[in-house]
Amino acid sequence: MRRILLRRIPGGLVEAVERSAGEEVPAVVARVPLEELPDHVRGHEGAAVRWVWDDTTRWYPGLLAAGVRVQRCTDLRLSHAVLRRSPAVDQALLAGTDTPGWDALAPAGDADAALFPLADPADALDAAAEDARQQAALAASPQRGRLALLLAAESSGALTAAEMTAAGLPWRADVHDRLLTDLLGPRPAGGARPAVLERLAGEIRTGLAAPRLNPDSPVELLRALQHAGLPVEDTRSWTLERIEHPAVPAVLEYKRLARLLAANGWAWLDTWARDGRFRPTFLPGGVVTGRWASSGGGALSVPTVVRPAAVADDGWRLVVADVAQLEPRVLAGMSGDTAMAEAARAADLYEGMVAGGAVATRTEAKLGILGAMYGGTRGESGRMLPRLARRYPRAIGLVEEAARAGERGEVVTTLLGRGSPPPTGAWAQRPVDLGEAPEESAPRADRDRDRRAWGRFTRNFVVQGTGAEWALCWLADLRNRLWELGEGRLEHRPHLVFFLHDEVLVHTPEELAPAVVTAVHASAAEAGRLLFGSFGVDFPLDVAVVRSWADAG
DNA sequence: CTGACTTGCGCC
DNA sequence: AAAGGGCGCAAGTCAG
Repeated sequence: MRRILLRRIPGGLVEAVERSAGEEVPAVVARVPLEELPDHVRGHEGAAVRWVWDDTTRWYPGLLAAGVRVQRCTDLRLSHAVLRRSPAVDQALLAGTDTPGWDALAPAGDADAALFPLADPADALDAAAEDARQQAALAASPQRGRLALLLAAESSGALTAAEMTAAGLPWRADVHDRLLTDLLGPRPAGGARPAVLERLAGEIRTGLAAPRLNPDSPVELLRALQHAGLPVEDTRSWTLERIEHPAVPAVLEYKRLARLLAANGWAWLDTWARDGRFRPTFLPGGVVTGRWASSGGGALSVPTVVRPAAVADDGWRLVVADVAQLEPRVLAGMSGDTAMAEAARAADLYEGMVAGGAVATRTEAKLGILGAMYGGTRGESGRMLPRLARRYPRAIGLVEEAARAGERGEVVTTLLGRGSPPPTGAWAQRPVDLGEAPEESAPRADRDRDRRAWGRFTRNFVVQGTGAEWALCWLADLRNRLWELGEGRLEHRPHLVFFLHDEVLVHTPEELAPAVVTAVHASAAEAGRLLFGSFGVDFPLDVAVVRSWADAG
């Protein structure tokens, strides 16, 4: 496999650098003007090549806009972040004069590009030197196999993220508008309150005897509720749901619709649904656990009520696939818990736990497992824990040990070796005090609470992070398979358009939908093999071929 | 007035 | 005895 490193050099040029076998120093193999880069890259894509660059967000959108798709890359920014946090990496091998620059390097946003086109901090960094350090650090790591897989998956995710933004999720503004009008009334002029909200506001004012109440103000609303004699300390929906009062249903309905208007109303449509596509920015590695973050339009929390507006183009379909109970299955695999893996053979893991005799009901199974993964021990989920621990000792033991490690201030890692951030709280700054004067008991209680909170974070980190790794492998393999299903430009073939932690949306010509369904399943199986080898854990998918996202599931 | 913080809620 | 993970976003709130 050729590894060709691209770097920007003064004069609007791009230099391609490659190290031949047996040579220490890489040689410049090409020097082209930026505008000729797409043709240059396209010319090499027929053969096996991995492009190495500082940051996918700085290279790939331009290539995609020119109609060039690449098979593989190494994203030095993302790889750097992983290696810097890995306990299995000798940090001395990563140290260089511009290491702080790599630490601080942020993905390029549109705003940055527009405002400071000439002052990109990435241009002060030596990508070839960083690549050499990363390769050396990786080669010397006892975990190089797993880390190499993680870096490849992370880099592939960076490509996928850019491709999904370029393609966009098909979005029908007319469908969305009709949906808003049905729920809220016609779009009002200016920033006025839609008719349905205005009517509900009136009902609330009457019901609470507060004629000038603005229901959008939590402070005013809380005062009005308390003045009406209701025993509430906040205005959250789940608080109000438990209150018997004639005005409460109107308040809840108002909050539900006001939320829709504010988050995914007409303003959202104007801003985010341009040219029939929703194009958020996906940020691989944007969450400490390795999950993706996003920016723009609240992409990772598109409410189900507006999903009817995500509609495939004419003659096309959406293939919507999600994994049932990803994280418990990942936990079974990473802990090597054969009993839990047995339960995971059921399409519904929780039913599998019931069948295995661990618990009596599906509800108990779900509560217990979620509690074990999140650190919830209150009520039902806490009562389930001892039974789960007896039945699934390795799985429960793994998350318990992650929690204890976090409480000790230690770093924990995912299966592929992503390290948790070191704790920063005051409690972690010195060893646990063995004895303290009584007057210091309050700060000590604070420290213990913070310590437990960090334990819950590390407990969840190992599972959420490994789940993110499974999903990355799934996505990467699926991306490869989809490319093989069609011809021509990326957006003329079946292609990924959305990714939501454990769910993918593929936009595909109708006649290729069955092949996409096959590919989605095959990739899930491959992801399981990549992470867990011969230790069999099933990752069953719910897959739907639909016109609209809302028709899935 | 702006900017930082809080509240509340959508998703996994 | 108590102990619920990770995000993004908009509007309200409040200090400077």
